[in-house]
Amino acid sequence: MDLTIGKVAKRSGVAVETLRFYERRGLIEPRDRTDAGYRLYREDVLRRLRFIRRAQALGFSLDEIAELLALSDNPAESAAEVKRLTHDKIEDIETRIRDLERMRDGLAELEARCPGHRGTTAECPILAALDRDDEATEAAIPARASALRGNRP
Amino acid sequence: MDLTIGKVAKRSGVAVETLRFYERRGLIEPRDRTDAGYRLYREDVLRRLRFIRRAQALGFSLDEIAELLALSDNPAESAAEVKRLTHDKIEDIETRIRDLERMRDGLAELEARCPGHRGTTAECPILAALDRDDEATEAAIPARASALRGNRP
DNA sequence: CTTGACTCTGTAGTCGACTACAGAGTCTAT
DNA sequence: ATAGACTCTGTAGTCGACTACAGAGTCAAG
Repeated sequence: MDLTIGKVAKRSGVAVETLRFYERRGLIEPRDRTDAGYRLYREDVLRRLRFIRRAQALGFSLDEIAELLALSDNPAESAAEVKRLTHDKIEDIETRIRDLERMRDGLAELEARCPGHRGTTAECPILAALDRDDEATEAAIPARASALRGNRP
Repeated sequence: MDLTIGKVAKRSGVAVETLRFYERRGLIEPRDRTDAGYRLYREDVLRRLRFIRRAQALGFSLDEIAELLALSDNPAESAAEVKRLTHDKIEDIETRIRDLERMRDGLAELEARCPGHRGTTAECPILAALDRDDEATEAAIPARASALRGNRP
């Protein structure tokens, strides 16, 4: 009835090493161990892993997911807390989107200035813009893109 | 006339350790060394560091910046190569934007379903969506957000 | 009864862009 | 002459989310 770690890996698509890693991070735990020390999981863990996968796809970090799981495991906790986490994450993501948009606009601006395929880098307006000292080109480059940390490799 | 590493750090806003790190990465190099082994830089290096800072703000990695600098240092190189790098980077950034937008939309959807501050997590629709097994909620969650690597901590 | 697949712990490596020492030598101002 | 600031090399640590061993023990099939 119970699943060994390999079975869980196969059925969840999460690697064995990753499952042990999640355990160290406090995200999952085996129901029990065999005499030999083998981990035994309830089928239940598959739902939990799906929860983790989904939350990751929504941009939550493992620490944040641990928090969500703790709230979920404890049904007496406040739902407002979950909403707050969700809302913070939305703002976080929107900041990152804005930073990336500024980057893209800066690059698109430079690309538009570039005449095309012929010629050497000596007359390349893109390199010139990165190098030059005037203010018109400076304006095309975003000041400092902060909060760009992506949480998935 | 030449600058020691500390002066370069002060005038560029780039930390001393980071300058040595950039040297190991092949981005900058001192013009010479003193008898004691102290690095000596031309003022020139400040422009190069500004180039690096700007390219970073546009989302280029240090490896990519090294490439841009190599092209820039060698004016006989093809300008098309620079345009290609720029174009690739734009596409890269747009992929990341789209991934983040999908995340944001998924989260916003969940947030909208949440009634508000009262209640416990037992009846929290956000947690339920992460946990549940039906397809309507599944649809609200982006499949797999790839290419989310941000290159700045 | 042995082969091969599986599991265990514990530690270390990966990626990117730094940051932080330790321990030694050097330079400047008083 | 000495304090304090500066610099050198080399190595290791940080963050997040894994991934990859090494070396030992366990289990199921033929």
